[in-house]
Amino acid sequence: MIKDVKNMEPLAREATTLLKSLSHPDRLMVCCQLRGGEMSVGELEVQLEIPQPRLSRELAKLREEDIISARREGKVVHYSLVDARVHALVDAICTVMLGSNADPDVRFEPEPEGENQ
Amino acid sequence: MIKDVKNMEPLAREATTLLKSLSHPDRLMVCCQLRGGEMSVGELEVQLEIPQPRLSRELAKLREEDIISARREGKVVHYSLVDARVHALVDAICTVMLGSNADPDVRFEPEPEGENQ
DNA sequence: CTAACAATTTACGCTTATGTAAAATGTAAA
DNA sequence: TTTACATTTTACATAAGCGTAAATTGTTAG
Repeated sequence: MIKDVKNMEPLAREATTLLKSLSHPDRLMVCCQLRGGEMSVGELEVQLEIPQPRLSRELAKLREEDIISARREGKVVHYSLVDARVHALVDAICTVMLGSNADPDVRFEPEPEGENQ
Repeated sequence: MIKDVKNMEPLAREATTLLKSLSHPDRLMVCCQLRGGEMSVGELEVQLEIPQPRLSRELAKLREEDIISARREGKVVHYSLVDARVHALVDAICTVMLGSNADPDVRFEPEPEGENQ
């Protein structure tokens, strides 16, 4: 336990580094989706309607900050949240900010192509 | 409840606007402190060791985003968190990111000058 | 190898964020 | 009014973030 606030600064610095990574609509929505489990870039692209190059760049940022991790399977790359701490933070943000709108259990209207789950 | 993720975007945009405001060590620490109740600029300056002009500018940003509100009393300006939603979000962030280090009940070592509470 | 698809990277321009330092404003007391 | 104190604003330079579009890499199938 820190009694002296001065020691909070490095923690705050670390915390805000992570927060910044989540402070972009694309990135927040991606993380929000990934709470429900692994998803491919293509799935994210379709569901979130984010142009692929932009999505890919945001995914790269999330990767660099160790928020998500990638798993390649053939041509498809699957992403998932990296750890419980990130999961908890994203959960908290989604709960407070998006309400039940962003429930991780909600599986969205399957596209006719059927690349869901 | 939103079934279609597309409708999540405006909410995410709103959420990340707020998140961005908290994504700075100075600002996060300020909000963290304010969970315990109103504080003056001077108190924040002493406890957080942030140079006053910078602190004041960050306070201004938090004000503009309606995260904190100011109350003037003589020469002193007191700040406090604006609403429950913000309080909940800051709480969540502090809990997940800073652990019990940032407990709002922790009152810090009083300075000899005694400007505490 | 070539074609097609999935995903990433680069490049450009523009806007915003941030640290530092100096100047200005508001308030109270002498 | 003058002085002192609390706080805010301005100015400047540098760095980072972001949208867009084009080019590139990696993978599988023919």
